[in-house]
Amino acid sequence: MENPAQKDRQLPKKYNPGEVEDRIYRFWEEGGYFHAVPHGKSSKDPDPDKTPYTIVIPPPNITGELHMGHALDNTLQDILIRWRRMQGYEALWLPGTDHASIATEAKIVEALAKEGIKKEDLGRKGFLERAWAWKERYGSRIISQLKKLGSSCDWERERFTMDEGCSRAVREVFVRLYEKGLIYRGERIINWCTTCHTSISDAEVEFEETDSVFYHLRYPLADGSGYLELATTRPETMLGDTAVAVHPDDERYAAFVGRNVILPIVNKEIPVIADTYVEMDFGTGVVKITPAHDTNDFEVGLRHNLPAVTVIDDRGYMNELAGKYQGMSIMECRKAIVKELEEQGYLIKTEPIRHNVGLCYRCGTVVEPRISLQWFVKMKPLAAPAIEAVKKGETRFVPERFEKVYFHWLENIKDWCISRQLWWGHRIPAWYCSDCGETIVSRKDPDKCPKCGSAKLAQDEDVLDTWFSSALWPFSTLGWPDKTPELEYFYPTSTLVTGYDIIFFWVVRMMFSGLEQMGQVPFRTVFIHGLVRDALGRKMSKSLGNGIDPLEIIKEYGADALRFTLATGNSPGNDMRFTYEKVEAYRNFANKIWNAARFILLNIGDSEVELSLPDVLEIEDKWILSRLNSLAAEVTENLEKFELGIAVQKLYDFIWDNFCDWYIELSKPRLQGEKADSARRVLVYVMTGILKLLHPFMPFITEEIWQSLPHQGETLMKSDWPVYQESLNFPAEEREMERIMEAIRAIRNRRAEMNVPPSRKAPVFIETAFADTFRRGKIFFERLAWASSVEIGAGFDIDGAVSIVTADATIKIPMRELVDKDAERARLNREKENAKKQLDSVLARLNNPSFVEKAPAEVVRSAREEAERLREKLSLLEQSLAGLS
RNA sequence: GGACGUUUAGCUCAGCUGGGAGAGCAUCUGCUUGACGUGCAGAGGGUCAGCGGUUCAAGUCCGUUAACGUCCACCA
Repeated sequence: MENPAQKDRQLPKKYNPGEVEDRIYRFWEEGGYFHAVPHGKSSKDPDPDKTPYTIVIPPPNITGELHMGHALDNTLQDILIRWRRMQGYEALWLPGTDHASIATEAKIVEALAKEGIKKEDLGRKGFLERAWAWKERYGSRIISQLKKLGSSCDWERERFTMDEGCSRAVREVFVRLYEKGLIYRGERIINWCTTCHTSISDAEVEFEETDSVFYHLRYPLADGSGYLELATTRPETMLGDTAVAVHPDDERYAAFVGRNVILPIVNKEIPVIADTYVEMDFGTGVVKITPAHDTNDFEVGLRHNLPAVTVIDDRGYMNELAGKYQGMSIMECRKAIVKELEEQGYLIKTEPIRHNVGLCYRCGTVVEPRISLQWFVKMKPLAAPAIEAVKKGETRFVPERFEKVYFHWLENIKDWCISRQLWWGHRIPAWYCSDCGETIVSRKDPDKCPKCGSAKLAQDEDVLDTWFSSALWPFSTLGWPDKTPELEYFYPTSTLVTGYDIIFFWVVRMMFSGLEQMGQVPFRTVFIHGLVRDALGRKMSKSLGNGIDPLEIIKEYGADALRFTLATGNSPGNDMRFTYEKVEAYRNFANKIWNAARFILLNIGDSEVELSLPDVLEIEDKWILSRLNSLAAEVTENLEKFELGIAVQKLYDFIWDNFCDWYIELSKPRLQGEKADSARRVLVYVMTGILKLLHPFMPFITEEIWQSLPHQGETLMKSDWPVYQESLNFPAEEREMERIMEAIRAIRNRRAEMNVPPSRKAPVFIETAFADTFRRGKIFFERLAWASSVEIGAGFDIDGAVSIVTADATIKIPMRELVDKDAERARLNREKENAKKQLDSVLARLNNPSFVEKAPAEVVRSAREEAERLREKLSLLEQSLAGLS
């Protein structure tokens, strides 16, 4: 590949992400660097032992635009995949999109409505044509948006939940489960959305606390001996009541059980039954039972063999069994019925009540429980292995606490309603024979009934829940049901990255599907993240209009700044707030690195720079190399623990503080002298190390800089991840540099307190027990502590000097005109008091026998050292005070 | 009703397996130091929600209370 960066080694003063990002992304894509292949199959494989690292993308819906949730999710995935790729894994990030059955269909219906067309006008075939056109248009849009983020997906392997392969997998799974008796069709009470006009699963119902009215009704006893009082929030369903229930232990009503009451208005006799489902102390302790329109009542109905009378139709209107109320909407009917009950004296009273109402998670319509003929997956047998696998640690959650949520859901799971009365989706592969009534479920479309031979077959009209196909994603995308090399090599996948909000929808379903079909968990680790909220902590939503468009942020601040923002300042599983201040801070950080690179390039000029380290290293070289070495270890360690935020923080601190504020400054005087060459080599070496460690987080700017610097190889994204090397560990030099840096900081501090401008340079006299160290660091004082000269010795007697005391040295700076002896004395005394207090506290610990006895030797030793340092400092302070008078 | 999370500097949040509190932003003071003012050098600011316990040692572990938040359940 052509090196895409500027050739002239001159970078502009400000980093301009807009100019860089698209170019770099194209370079990667054209280079084929995102592509991953199975290893170990062929003898010609140059790298047969390469270990796979696999992530399958949570496929974004083709309805959607990239939002902050996607940006977070995909940033985390890209960080992991880029890091593992650099570590030498065969890293596959498999991308794709989801057909999102119900959501997409709703969008298309909405678009059609604007043209004044109903989907029925188009017919199934015509509608599906529109849907595929939609998919072509919006499916590619979201993909291009993912690219803007820098996602290093293997686009050659892009999949779609309704493409041929995935559809084949869906059909195969359906047939297998059916043949095993794990998929069945039956009349059950299900959640019905009267707007989407389809069934939805339990997971798709959202509950919301709602203010409502509790109507107390009077149901007269059939024998005229009195009445029972009961309460309901849904009086219109009384038209479908087939019993009244009380608790079997409720003495108040024991005498009524087995007798009949007359259903008001309908004037029908219905029995009084006893069932433990009734709560004695809620309401009046009497419940009307409407098996056709309430989930619990349905269960009661089954236990007591009650008939179910459906009075509401699939559009939310009263049907013919509702008598004169037929044709009214639920709310209209409620009003009318309450009026009539009141007129006839059946309404005792009303009271306000706050209770939960189930809403459709797509459109927010109140969900109607409804009896209907649907397809279900029998969950108990599938849930058990999924629970077991996590208990055995075959899959683990990060953070671990989400395992509890996972277990709770699976342990209480009910059968999964998978049929949807929609057109966009995988059509259920079931046919019904209109002659003998046989149901045929098969891998191939049947042309005649296997039982009676009739050709009058009709395919089930429904499609599958969109999550049915998503559940197969980790293996359907790798070629299953065929035994492809990809499937063998990349499955089970390594890490699944997703938000806690779709654990139920997706994670559990992938788990049991993977275990059932593949016999192995679909992924080793589930890395859960939280939600991105707005600056006020509110969920970003369309209706609130508080959403922040990631693409706008990328345009203004750059993808790297956005990624850094999302990767930092938050711990796994927790929500985070998005603020412009944060992105701005990381935009500044990117610019900081950019300018560090500029500095290096400026100093390289035309000279050739060796990529290896020089043979002779200075103290500051060893210090920064040693720090970089530990940084590599720390970043790696935290990535392994999925503590991306901590890894980011360490990188940030090292780059800004150690490298830019110290090492680069320290290198400046050297770059003017004989040791310039070795300085350049160390600068390039450290910068390269930084770029590597930072690359997973900020891929664009790091690649751009890397290409500009002297380098080896084609692309940073394929370079080796830095590993800790014992040969680069220099603890002694680190300590020495610390002494020097402490002294420099102390001088700066004093000068700032006295408001001495940098332009006012002054000689510095250092008295220290570490003369060698300070001699090596002499030049740094001139540069970083504005010293006009540096002398290291003992017993300097300077009249009117400022004394600065560290644990290792006393520094004297003659600034007679600025020194007020009394103030100086007071300050030194303050410092003395301070040091004394600290010393006392350390001594208190050391004088405690149980501390010395029980604390680890390491801790005791460092306490002793601390005490020693403080004693030293105290004595130096004493001397300075004595010298003052 | 059950489970979980959060509570640390003015604001937003880190602080991993207990060893003596950090960052960014904001505030204040200096700075035309030849990479960067999207910058440099400094400063101020915290009884780590309350209470109790374990420990030589607690922001960190245990218990408890409170406030806020989330999920599950669904008492009609």
